[in-house]
Amino acid sequence: MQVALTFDTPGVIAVVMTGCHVLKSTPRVPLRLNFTAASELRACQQLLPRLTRNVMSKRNLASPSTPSRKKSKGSSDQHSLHRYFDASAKRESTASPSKSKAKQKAHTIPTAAGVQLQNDHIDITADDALYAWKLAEKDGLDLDTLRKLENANSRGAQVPRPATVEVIDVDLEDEITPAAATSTTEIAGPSTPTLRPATRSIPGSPSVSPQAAQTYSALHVHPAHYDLESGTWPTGSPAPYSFLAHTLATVSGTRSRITILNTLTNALRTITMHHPPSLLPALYLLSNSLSPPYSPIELGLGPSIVSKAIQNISGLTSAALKRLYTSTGDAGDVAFEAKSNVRTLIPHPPLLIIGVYGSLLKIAHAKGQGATKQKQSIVEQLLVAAKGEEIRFLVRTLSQNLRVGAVRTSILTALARAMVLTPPPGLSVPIPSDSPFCVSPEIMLRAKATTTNAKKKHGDRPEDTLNEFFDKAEGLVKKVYVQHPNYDHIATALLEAGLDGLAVRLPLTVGIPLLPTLGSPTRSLDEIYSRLELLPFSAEFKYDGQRAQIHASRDDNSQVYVKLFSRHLEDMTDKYPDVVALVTDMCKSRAGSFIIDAEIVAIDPNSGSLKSFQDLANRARKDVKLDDVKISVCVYAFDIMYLDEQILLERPFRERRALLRSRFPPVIPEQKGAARFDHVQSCESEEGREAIEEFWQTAVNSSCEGLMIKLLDNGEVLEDSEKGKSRRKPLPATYEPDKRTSAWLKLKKDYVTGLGDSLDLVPIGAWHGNGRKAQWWSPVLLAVWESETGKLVGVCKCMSGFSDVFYKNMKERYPENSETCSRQPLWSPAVETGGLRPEVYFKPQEVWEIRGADITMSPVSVAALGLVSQTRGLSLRFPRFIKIREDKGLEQASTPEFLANMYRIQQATGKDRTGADDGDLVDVDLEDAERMDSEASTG
DNA sequence: GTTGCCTGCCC
DNA sequence: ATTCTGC
DNA sequence: GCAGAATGGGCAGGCAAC
Repeated sequence: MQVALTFDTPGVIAVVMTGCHVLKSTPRVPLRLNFTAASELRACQQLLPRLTRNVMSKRNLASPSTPSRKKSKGSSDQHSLHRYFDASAKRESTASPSKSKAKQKAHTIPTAAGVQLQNDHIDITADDALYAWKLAEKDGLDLDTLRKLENANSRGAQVPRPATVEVIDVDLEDEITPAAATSTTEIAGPSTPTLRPATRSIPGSPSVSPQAAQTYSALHVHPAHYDLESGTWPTGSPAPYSFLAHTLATVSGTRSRITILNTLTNALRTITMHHPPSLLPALYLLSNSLSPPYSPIELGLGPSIVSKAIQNISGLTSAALKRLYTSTGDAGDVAFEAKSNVRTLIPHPPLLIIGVYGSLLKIAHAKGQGATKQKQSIVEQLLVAAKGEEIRFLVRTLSQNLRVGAVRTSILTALARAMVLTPPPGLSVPIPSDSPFCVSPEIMLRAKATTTNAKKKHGDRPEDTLNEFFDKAEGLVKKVYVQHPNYDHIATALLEAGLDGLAVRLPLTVGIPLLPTLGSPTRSLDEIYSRLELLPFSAEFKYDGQRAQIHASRDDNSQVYVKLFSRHLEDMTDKYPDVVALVTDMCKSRAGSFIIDAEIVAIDPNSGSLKSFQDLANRARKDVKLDDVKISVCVYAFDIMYLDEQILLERPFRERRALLRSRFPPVIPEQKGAARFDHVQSCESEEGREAIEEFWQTAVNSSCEGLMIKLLDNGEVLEDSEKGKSRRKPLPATYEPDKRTSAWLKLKKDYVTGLGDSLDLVPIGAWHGNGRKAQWWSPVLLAVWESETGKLVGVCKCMSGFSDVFYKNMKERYPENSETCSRQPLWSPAVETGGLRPEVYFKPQEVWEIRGADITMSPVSVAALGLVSQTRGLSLRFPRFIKIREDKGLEQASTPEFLANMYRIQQATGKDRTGADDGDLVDVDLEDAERMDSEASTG
């Protein structure tokens, strides 16, 4: 049990027994207390006054009376907890006094509540477990691996039982059945958990050092100097989560790539060495994911629940937490600070990497009524169990924002290096004698010697030898991952067969998406010609739709199997039954299998003309039946990566495209509204620059985003080296998964000066930034100027395009609580913000040039309300700051009419979507827009 | 049964 | 998606 | 030039609150 002492309201000391899991905000929910000995309770109660004094003298977090603020509506700062603390502050302040009295009373009679344990306990029944397995199976997870994990989990978790208090341990839940839950009321025998801090308290004694935790050896050292044996945990035991927290803390403490990679490498080596089954969950936790991207497992939990959980386990008021949040800009830091006020009487058994991962899975699998409560409950149990640094990273993980300076690439690099240095114990396939990844002891010794000496001799750099091994391994692991992005399969393969067995085991596979090639942004045709010089290229329409990777294969029974993946590899097969039907038909006329890259675009079912991205976004996503499809689409194919057992990634684009064109002719099904198949419209550089420029104009006028320029053949381009010399550098025209290569250049109309929608807007408010922008205003709320009334009306938020220097200056021009920046609007007659409610208001005094790609009909903005729609305002897609318009005053800022007109022009252009030049600019008047509105809502 | 908060995922 | 920053 | 972080508008879907 843990006891938190907090100052809930001035003059009142609330006592929260967090270890017993008091659900502070929901008094109706029974307290989860389960005292096994009355003396234990008495001991605790006797301690309370003393602990109260300790905390009071140490730190005063008493909050002033909570001002009741309006709950923000519709403003969704994705990674921000501000609004939720705000929202809770309101709820708290409006809560009836009797309620809070009842709350405190309840805390003092835990025995009564203890009886109700069963009501609030999350039952993990055998059926649930079975269901989870079925889900996992359906999701394509590797069941064996998961099962192994679960077993390892149970085995490890049994060791660190609390001595005298029954705690529902998140690590144990997997094995808790209703029967088990009731039987554990017996007092377990004393045990010596493997990771019990040295300062472990005798049960009931006044330990007030909850942060005492295992100390691990430094991880940031060069791997050659890292000692795998000391300062860890016993070999064979599951890796503790505190080790991962230590790793993350080390990584987040530096910006040096070298240090980050050293740290991750050493951490993964340690885990591999001491407990291989912990490797996979460690990889998932490091990468802040739960499953392969194409599996539908999601946490389904965000800042809202996390903030409530932090409140509950810390007992701090939302106002106090909000202050913490404003100063740190990180939910994890808030939780860390908040929990530093929680006094732990009896240490909780250590969290394990496997256990934490398991809890996350459990959160993800909570579905249906009561799911939110279940999720929150699991979160709170995790937070209660977390010690020291653990809570910081636990909360960041739960907020889906780990932010330690290492994501996928670093993790893969580190994994590769770890496998070079520390091949997994117990490989079922021995390392071949000629393994290219086997580092000899001599090389290790030399690497060690070289990295010790600061001075390196030129010409004789033996550490390069080790680096060569690293390079080879990194290349392999990254290549395998981008073609087969599944940590589960990778970890399993590595643990069984090492680096040597990886590539064979995990080939490019139909049914498993590969990471797509990406385009580099360019600002003009000039830039494109200077980057590609005279190399032949193809210019393709860049349609405003959704990227789709289409997988199809046919088995021996002529059963066709089709999968569609999004740009981020989500499985969206269910969203496009019409495309599945189309592809199935295409398959029937041919044998074999293929993977095609394409853009799905909404079209008019009659004319086939292109429709907007927003039209496409209106499609349903889940369990869509063929008959339910209301928005017709065309699949515009532009690449092929796999055809009839042939991997085409290494072939030049010209060749791939020829295959695509010859083997997959366009399809327009008889049935109206059925999905169509076509090739992207394109133009060759051989046709000359004038033709390309004309093609570009056509693309822009056809409501495409612009052009994709693709190198046709492998070539070489000039590269500026540092010394002013130029070298020839190869530029391959191969399919490069996950690369933003120069061989694919995107030219969007909104990149080109003068073509994008540029507005002159007034900054009228802002929010506190997060993370590295915690000390600045970000994002900023921007407004149009309503000239007749003098009102300012919010259009959109903006956070992109500001340099750090600009942020600093902005903060100086708008210091918090000043004449230019206040919690209250600083303008008369009024600022209207609609659903965009900033944390602070600026004094309107500047005009900024803001660029965007499109004007959108907005559900939250009230700018230009009534001009094109009675119910919706206008906003801006992809807004970014260009510069301050020093030459403009407020009166010269863009008006709602200007914005509305821009929207009308855009819509008119949209009616000419085939590229045919009928130039019939239709003025979208009010009635027109309203009709479209109602059609959209009823249709 | 309806509304609205919250999340995930498209761009 | 867009953009900026440190390595 | 890469890798990472901090965030934009806006949709559907799922759940909770009314």
